[in-house]
Amino acid sequence: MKPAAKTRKRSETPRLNREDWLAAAFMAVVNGGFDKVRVLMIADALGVTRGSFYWHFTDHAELVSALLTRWKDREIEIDRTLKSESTADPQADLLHLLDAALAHGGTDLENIRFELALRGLGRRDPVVAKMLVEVDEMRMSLFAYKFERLTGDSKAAIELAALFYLAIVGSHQALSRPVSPPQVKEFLKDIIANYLIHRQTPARKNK
Amino acid sequence: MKPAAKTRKRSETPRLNREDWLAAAFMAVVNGGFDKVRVLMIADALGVTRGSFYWHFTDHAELVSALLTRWKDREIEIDRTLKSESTADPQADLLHLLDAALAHGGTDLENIRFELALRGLGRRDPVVAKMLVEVDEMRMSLFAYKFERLTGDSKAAIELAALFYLAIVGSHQALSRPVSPPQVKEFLKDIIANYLIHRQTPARKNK
DNA sequence: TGTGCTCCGTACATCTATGTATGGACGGGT
DNA sequence: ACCCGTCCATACATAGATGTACGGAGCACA
Repeated sequence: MKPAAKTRKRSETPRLNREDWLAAAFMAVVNGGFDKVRVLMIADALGVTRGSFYWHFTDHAELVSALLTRWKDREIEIDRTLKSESTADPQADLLHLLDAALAHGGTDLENIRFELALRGLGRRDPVVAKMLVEVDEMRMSLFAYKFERLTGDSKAAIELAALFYLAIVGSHQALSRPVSPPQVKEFLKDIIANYLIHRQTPARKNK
Repeated sequence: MKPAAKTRKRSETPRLNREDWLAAAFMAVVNGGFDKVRVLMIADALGVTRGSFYWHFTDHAELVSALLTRWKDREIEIDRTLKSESTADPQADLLHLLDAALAHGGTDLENIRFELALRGLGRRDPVVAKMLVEVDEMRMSLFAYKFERLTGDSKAAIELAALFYLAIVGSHQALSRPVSPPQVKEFLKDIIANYLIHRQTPARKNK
């Protein structure tokens, strides 16, 4: 029935890592959510039995827990490098941040699906919910900083950052229609150009 | 351990309906997602055994299927009544729509959680995904209509409708922080007042 | 060659879930 | 009083998932 992960001989691939298991569990979350993170299926996908799992992990709970910290560490790292990338032009800065936040394609789609599954888990696990709040605040503060550089208004910057960030999260959710990811980026840019920039330089051009 | 649904005598409550089972399954989705829709747990929550379930339903799949059509029928009905509620003032009309879309409290929180779980299911079930696309397009066209009445620009109306609708979906996702639901409504109204209305009546008041 | 460590397979116990078969409780109508 | 339709309980078979115990293959290294 299923391709069964290509029955391979033991000598072809080296023994598995803890990271191998984490990567496979990550894909399980991407495809089926955290409820589909089952040791049996992941072991089958890896081409081994569960004996391997209980060597690298004590428990099923530890696998999930390791998956969570792995995600948060990466998000913190992404935020750190995003902060370091800054130019003199506030508008180009904001557009660059949008590019990074909406860069669909490659492994990003997997990350988006993982994060959505994570939010699903956060709705019934307070620990996960807390982690998500921290990451959301981290990202939104970055957006707010960029918007404040653009508009100069602190209160408006916070509102716009929230609006845009929530729209991005929503676009992940409504993936991939009614608005496909490239479209989202385009009209967010349009809105910045049409509404925010014009307001920044009030009534210079009427039409 | 768990309250176990208050062991009651048979005479206290009448026999169960199909709708009773659907309502209980709905709550199971709200709390744990579609993966937690298990006949055993719902039967326990209802205070009966699974014998009742297999009388009203043939299958576990039929329960989920009935839950889906139940949801879509309600959404179509909501959209219909929302379309009928229209006033002469375009701005008041839009704000009223925002109120309806963001009316958190009461049973709305359950509906939001159900819909989020549904989107999670839609990520691995094409049939559900198609249903979600249809409802999303239905809602967004309503938003776009209201925005077009307000701004007069068709292209801008579609963009703004997408932005706002996606922000609303995102706010459900990021529930309930970093921005709590009442805050979302407030700053969406603020943005309408500050950016859209001002643009509609250009440069009449500068400060 | 042999010894020890790393990694994995196998077998067993346990739990939970679905689906089916069957019988029984209950109430309404005649 | 009887029957019958509705609704539910019980018991059984089956499947899949988690842990645990134990053993063994394979490799590095002396």
